[in-house]
Amino acid sequence: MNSVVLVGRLTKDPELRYIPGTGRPVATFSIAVNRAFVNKEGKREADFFNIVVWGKPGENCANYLSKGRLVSVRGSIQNRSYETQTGERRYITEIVADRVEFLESKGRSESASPAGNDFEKSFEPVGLDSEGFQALDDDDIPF
Amino acid sequence: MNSVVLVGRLTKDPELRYIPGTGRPVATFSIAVNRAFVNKEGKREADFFNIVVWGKPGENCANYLSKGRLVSVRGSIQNRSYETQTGERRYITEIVADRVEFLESKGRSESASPAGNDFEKSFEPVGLDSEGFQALDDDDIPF
Amino acid sequence: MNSVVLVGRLTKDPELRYIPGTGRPVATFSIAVNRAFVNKEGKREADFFNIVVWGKPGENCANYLSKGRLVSVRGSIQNRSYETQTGERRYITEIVADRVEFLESKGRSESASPAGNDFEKSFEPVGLDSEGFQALDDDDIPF
Amino acid sequence: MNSVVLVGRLTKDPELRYIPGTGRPVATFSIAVNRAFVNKEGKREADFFNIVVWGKPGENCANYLSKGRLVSVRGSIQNRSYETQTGERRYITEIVADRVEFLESKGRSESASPAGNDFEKSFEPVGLDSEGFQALDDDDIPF
DNA sequence: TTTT
DNA sequence: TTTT
Repeated sequence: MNSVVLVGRLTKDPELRYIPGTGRPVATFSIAVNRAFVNKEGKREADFFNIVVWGKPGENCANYLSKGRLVSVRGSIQNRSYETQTGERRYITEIVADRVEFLESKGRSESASPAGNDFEKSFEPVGLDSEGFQALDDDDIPF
Repeated sequence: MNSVVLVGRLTKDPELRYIPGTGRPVATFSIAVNRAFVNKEGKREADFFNIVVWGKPGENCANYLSKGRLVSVRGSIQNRSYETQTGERRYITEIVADRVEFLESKGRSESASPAGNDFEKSFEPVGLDSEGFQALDDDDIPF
Repeated sequence: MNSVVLVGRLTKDPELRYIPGTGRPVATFSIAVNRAFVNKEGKREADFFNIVVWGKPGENCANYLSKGRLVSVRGSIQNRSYETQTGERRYITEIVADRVEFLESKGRSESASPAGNDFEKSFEPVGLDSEGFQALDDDDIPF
Repeated sequence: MNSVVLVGRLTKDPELRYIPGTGRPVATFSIAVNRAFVNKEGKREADFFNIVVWGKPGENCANYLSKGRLVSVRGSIQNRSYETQTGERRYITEIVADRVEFLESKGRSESASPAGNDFEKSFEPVGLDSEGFQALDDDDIPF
C-alpha cells in the first residue's frame, strides 16, 4: 500500500508532453506544500513535490491549472533512479497522481480567465480522476 | 478529496453479487480495524467497516479472501441513506475501495489453498488494483 | 491503520464543548465533500461527515472556522453506537481529526475578520496540529 | 496537507540515535513497498522509503522491529537537501512517521522474541502512536 | 439536517 | 452482527 494526499499550490505552469510512439499524454508540475508546523524561527516552511499525471487528466491539468493554483492530489510516491553523465546514480521522488482536484475556481485568480470555459460553471472543489479509472461516466465530464 | 486507508481483518467471508441488467460484479465484506490506542480499561478496541469492491477486483476479493485474512484497503468513504419500513431515514457509511491488497499469503492460513492458483505465486503484500475502475451507479447497489 | 483525508466546506459553524470534570475542549462540525465524479444525471453529489477535534486545535477550529469555509482534515474514522429510546442500536460514523488546515484566509470571507488575530498573519494553507504533537527541529536531525 | 500511508517490510534492522543536547530519540529504517501493479515484464517492482520516527515510538521501533517485518506507517513526506563535499546540492526524501503499526507478531518470526516483552501480549495489528498524542476517552464524549 |  |  502506497497512498499519499497533498494539498498545495503550483510553483509553475504545468508542462504537457506526449510519449513518443504511444502518444500517451503526461503532465508534470511541482507543488509547494506548507508544513503543519512553524520551525524554531517561527517560520512556516514548505516541501516541494513533483507531480506526474498521465492521460486525459494530465491534459486537463495542463489546460486548467497554472502557477499559484491550489490543488489536492492523491497518488503514490515513486522513486526513480538515473545515471548522471559522470556515472553517478541519482534518486528522484515523484508523486504519480491518480486524482487531482482544483480547489479554486479560475475566477478567483487575478489573471483573467479564458472565455467559454465550461470549467467555470462547476463548483469547487472539482474532481478529475485518472483515466483507466472509470468514471462515473467518463464521457460526460465536460472539460 | 476523500481518501481512506485501512488495514484490518475480514470478519466474515466476502459476498459477491452481480448487478441485474449490467452483470457488473460487486463484492462486499467487513473488516475489523484495531484502534491505535488502548482504552481506559487497557483494552484495544476495534472499528468495523463495510467495504465495497466493484468489478474484477471484487471478484478477486471473493475468490482469494476469507474470514480472518489481513488486508489493506484504499478508497473513499461514502454515506448512503435509505428509508426504513417505518419511514425513518437511516444512514450507513461504506468504504468504496479502489485498491485492496492481501497482506498474507493464503499459505499462512490453516485452510488448504486451491490448486492452480496463480495468485499463490506472487509475493506478499500483493496488490489488486482496479482495472477499468468502475464507478458507482448509486441506484444499482443491491444491498 | 485507519487514516482518512478529506477536503470540504463546513455546513455550519462549529460547536465547542468542554468535557465535564476534565474541562477538555472538543469541537464538532460537519463538512460537505464533493464527489470526484458526477452521477448519471450529470450532477456532482456530496458526502457529509461529522468531524470531531479535541483539545486546543478544537478551540482553534471554533475560533477561526465558520460555515462555508474550505478545510482539509486528517484523522481516523470511528464508529460509535448508542441506544435509541425505543431500545434500538443505532450506529454513527465520525472522523476524529488530528490535523485540520484552513485552506482559505478569513480575508476572503465576506464576514469581517477579528482584529488582532495572529492567525491572519500566517499564509494559507495553514496547519493546526494535534496538541502534544511534536514539531520537527530540522537542524538537530543527525543523519 | 501532507499525509502518506505505506505498508511494507523493513530492509534492515532499525537504527536508533539520540540527539546530542536534548537526548531526543530518533529511529530510522527503510521499508520496501511493493507496487500495486506488475510492470511490462510481468514483475512486481518495489519502492524503497526512508522512515524517521521520533521519540518513544522510535524507541519502540528499534526494540521490536527487525529486518523483514511487515509494518504500516503513517506520516508526512519531507524533503531535505544537503551539500556534498564537492559542493553540489543533493535532495533526499523521507517519511516522518507519526504512526507505526506492527502487522506481524514477533512470534511469527524465525528469530526468538525477547523474554518479558509486554508487547508480545497484544494482538496484531498493533499501534504505536506519536508521543504526546492524545488518546480518546470514549465515555467522556458529550455528544 | 447540510457546503460552494 | 464482528477479526487476530
